Amino acid sequence: MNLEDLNVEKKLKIVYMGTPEFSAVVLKGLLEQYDIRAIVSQPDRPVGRHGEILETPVKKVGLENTILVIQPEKIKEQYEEVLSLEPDLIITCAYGQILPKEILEAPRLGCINVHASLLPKLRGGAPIHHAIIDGHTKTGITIMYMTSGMDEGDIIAKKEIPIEYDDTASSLHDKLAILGRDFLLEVLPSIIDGTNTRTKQDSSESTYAFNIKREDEHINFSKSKRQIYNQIRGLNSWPGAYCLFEGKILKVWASRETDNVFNNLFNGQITAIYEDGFGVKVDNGEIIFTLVQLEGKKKMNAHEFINGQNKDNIIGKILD
RNA sequence: CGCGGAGUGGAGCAGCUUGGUAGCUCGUCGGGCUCAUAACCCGAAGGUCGUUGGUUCAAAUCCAUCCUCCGCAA
Repeated sequence: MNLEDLNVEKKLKIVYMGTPEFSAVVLKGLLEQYDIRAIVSQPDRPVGRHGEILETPVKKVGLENTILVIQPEKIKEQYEEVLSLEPDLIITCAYGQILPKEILEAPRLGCINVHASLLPKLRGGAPIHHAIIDGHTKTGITIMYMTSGMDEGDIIAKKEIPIEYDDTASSLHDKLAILGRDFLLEVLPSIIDGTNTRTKQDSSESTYAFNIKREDEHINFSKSKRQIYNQIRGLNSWPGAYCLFEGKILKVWASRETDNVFNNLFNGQITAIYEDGFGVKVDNGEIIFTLVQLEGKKKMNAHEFINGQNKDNIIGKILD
């Protein structure tokens, strides 16, 4: 046996579990400094109009680095293969399934999770979207031990960043992915040598950020302009906020607030046409839609959208 | 073969049902008006109407085919 084999023997056995792009960014960073024994990701699923089966972003990274990728349909029942790897540490990040007790208790160093919020705030699957939709001005990354509850485990470390006024879910996603990647690498050594801290979550302070439902995407014009502005940017670039225009779905991808007041109009009524779009009356004023997409059409500047409409009766039309 | 919408001058659309010299809102270029303007007025350029084939005296328009884009559902 040569020296190299000895080193391999001594190396930590890490299993990484994750699925979407966010998780792939974190994984890539991890791979620069650590060996990953295996990757667990959600099964490939049909995506898009033609039902093409797409590999998950995390799986792609795994294959590019010739790492074993496991994709159990239900990890709750199919955990034997993971256990057989005898992991010392399991790192999860946006995996998408609840881990069974058998896995949680297996690794010597435990199961840790990289979560995109400042726990106990925004537990759940869509913390980035909800941070913006709920009007938060800061968010961050929490690295924590996992338990059977959703994002309820003890906190190892947190790092916060501000949410800018013009951040979108997409821009914040990218910032947090990088932060998550770097912060994990920063904290990981203490977890491996056991010098990390461990703080219980104050569950009385907890809030939840469940996955976005269809109704969360529908704009309610009786809300304030700031709430609607936040909803629109919080759902950009996926899945998008929408309202109804002549019974058709009109997605709204970008907007801006104004100081105009229209007390004589109904909420949802189109107020005026502007250089960059058209205004809509909302509860406490006006918001201008600047980038929209009618169903069946591509995204377009709101002004271009107006160009294709009959301008004589566009003002005063009511959106729902 | 999951459901549906759409491809028309640089952009967004109308026209297609009831075939017959391509229109609207913008943009661009030139000119005018104005202290000024994302305002207004006058004028101009720019399209083989997604592909291929068919029907017809005649096709953006009817039929078939293929390509591309998009909403929903999963």
